[in-house]
Amino acid sequence: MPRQVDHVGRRRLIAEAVCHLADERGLEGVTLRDVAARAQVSMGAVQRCFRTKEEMLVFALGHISERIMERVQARLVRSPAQSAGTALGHAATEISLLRMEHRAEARVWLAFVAQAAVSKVLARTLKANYATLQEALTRLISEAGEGSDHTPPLDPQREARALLALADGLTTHVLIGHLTPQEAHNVLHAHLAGLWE
Amino acid sequence: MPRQVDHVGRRRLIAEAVCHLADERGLEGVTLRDVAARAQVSMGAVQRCFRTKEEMLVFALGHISERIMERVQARLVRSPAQSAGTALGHAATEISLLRMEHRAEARVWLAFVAQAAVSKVLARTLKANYATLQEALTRLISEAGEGSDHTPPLDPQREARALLALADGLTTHVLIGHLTPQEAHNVLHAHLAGLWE
DNA sequence: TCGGTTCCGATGCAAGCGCATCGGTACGGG
DNA sequence: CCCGTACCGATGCGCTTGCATCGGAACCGA
Repeated sequence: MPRQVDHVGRRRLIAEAVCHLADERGLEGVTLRDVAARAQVSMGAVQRCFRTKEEMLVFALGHISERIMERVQARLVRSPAQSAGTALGHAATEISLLRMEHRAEARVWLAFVAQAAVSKVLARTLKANYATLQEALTRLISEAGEGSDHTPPLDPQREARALLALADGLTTHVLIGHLTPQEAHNVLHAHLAGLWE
Repeated sequence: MPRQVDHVGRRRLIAEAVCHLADERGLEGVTLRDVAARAQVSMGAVQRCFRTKEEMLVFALGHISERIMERVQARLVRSPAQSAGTALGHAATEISLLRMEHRAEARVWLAFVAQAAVSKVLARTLKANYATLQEALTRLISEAGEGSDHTPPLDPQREARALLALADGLTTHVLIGHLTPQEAHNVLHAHLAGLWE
């Protein structure tokens, strides 16, 4: 068994390159040659890892979805001591990718979302991710609702959908410069505060 | 002064073609040749109307922005008899482009938003539109707040930002199939109902 | 040492892109 | 009537794209 390379690692490396390029020039500025150059591998290597460009993009989308999801998860387990309401705030903040250091991820995410509107296979991946996030938010809202003294007739699933859509919308508006990150943060937390009265 | 053609009309015609193509295949599937074919004019005519492809895209974005804005405006003046709160609901519904017949506009809008994240000139056009919409929503929220018996400590501008972001996020989620239009509609109106307690 | 297997990087290819060019066409003033 | 001008459609060019190909390098077991 001769030379073996770390295919999984290489795929991740290439996915990172795709994200960097999509951040800089948009998804349509991503070409096989540029990806290869950015990842410091040859074009042949890229084509060996992914049979087609679309396969590469789908993998890249899965890659960054995974990263974002992991960060949300990590944020949740890092702050278990406080209330479910606080945890919800942290999760929402992470999801909206408001921190400057995640601006790149946000841009890539937006590029993929736009592409998903016309690409069935990308849409499937995205839908799965949104479903997972919505489920997690629904659970958090339910828990926070139980802990609260106030018991308003909240529909946790509906509130989760609203929160997810709000977070996405705010991210978008920050990206195109309509809102500052600070303004978006304020809007988000005012909304959360409104949930418990 | 020989033969004169209606340049403005032709530009609009081409813009419509751009929108149709962007709806079907995404913004990066829009090529000069296809636009010309769809608009039933020659490529030369397209190039005469717009010096460059980017100029054409910017004009197309302005065109659909105008249409959406007009529809919101029309919806507002069509229902003056009811309360400001109702008007707000109508405006928000229009903005989120939830009706199936406006799905195409929504997709085009999303494509432009994604592109604007990396294109400065597109971003400027978009920002101007969002600013106008936000202003209108702020005014409506203020009026509705005055008319209400309840006077909660609402920040009209912040609520307008939230509403705009929520509408955009919902539109996006409907487009990629995460939510049905009905679900999005429910979320939107639940949010609006929550504003007046 | 060496044979065999696995991989990869350079190159080729057809198609499609945006853009520039130009001869023909149709119109309107004199 | 007819000429000059404003317009347009077809065509060409240079370039880039995604994808296919293949000779040789790299590596491990014997």
